[in-house]
Amino acid sequence: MVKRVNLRDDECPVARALDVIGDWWSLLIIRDALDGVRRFNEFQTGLGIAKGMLATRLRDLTERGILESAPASDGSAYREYVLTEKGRGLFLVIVALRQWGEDHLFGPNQPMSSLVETKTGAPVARLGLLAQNGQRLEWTDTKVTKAED
Amino acid sequence: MVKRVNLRDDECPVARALDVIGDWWSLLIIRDALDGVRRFNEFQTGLGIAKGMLATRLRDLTERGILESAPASDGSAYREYVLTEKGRGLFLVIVALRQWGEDHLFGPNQPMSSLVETKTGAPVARLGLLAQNGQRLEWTDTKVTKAED
DNA sequence: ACTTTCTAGTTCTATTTTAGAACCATATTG
DNA sequence: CAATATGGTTCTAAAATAGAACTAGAAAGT
Repeated sequence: MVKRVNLRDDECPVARALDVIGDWWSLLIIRDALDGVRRFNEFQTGLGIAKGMLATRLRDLTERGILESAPASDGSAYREYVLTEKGRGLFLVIVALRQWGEDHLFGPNQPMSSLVETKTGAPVARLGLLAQNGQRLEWTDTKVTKAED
Repeated sequence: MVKRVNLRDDECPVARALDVIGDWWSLLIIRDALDGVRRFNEFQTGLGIAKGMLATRLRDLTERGILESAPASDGSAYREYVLTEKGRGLFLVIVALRQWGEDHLFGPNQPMSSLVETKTGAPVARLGLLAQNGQRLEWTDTKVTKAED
């Protein structure tokens, strides 16, 4: 007993998602991977994470199909960690976290990094939830329905 | 030392966000709060979380301005936990996690709960990132720029 | 060729967090 | 006013985390 709780078989997709990437470091690793980080050392020094932690995180994320190991792009004998399609799918999760952080976690004169369109350098638009007909939805306009398979 | 790493002053909004809600339970509590859960017991039995964990999580989330304590809506002497504006701002983070989970974490015949428009019962649209001009952006079209104060 | 340094880890220990059970005070119900 | 529900706190064992020390193979310098 006292095993860490397991949400892998929960019927809620949010719970399953958190089971996979719901810890301190995983999303930061994925954030950096989306920014082009690929090598062990690059992750380690960039994040300031302990090497042991990083090693187990990279292994777990690889096992879960978020990252995959590839030969180094510079021709050396080392390997690299690159996002899979599944891993790249987390882009919008990172963007949502980023926009929330920008809105609520910075003081007036605190510098923050920001997400821009590569081509123009212009900041991206805010995320918004739409109905199928294109109308904007607030959280009060939605509800979760139980599975009824 | 060996204190849990602190990202509160990182210049990246993603890091700061994870500092606040980047653990197993917080986002699940917020998910349930968005679904209308308000009482200690309701959270506890719904999540299957240990009472001690829940108590510290509710306290931390309250201290960080995500939840606030309010008199019970049924007139009893108990208190309730309700989301603040800041807490409700996490709605899109939950939606992004949900859509990713739906896409990548379910087998063909596994039932899942889903997010629908309350009025019509129709499923919501997929989130997408847009440029200021309304054009759709993929992750390859964006980059993060360092703060330059 | 051989020594040095870099890379990518593994192992070890101390501290912290988590899970769960047991306990407890106050509020509500019968 | 006794029983039960609510909302916790406290305790212990197990697991996760942080950081330092160590290691093996690759690359670079001389």
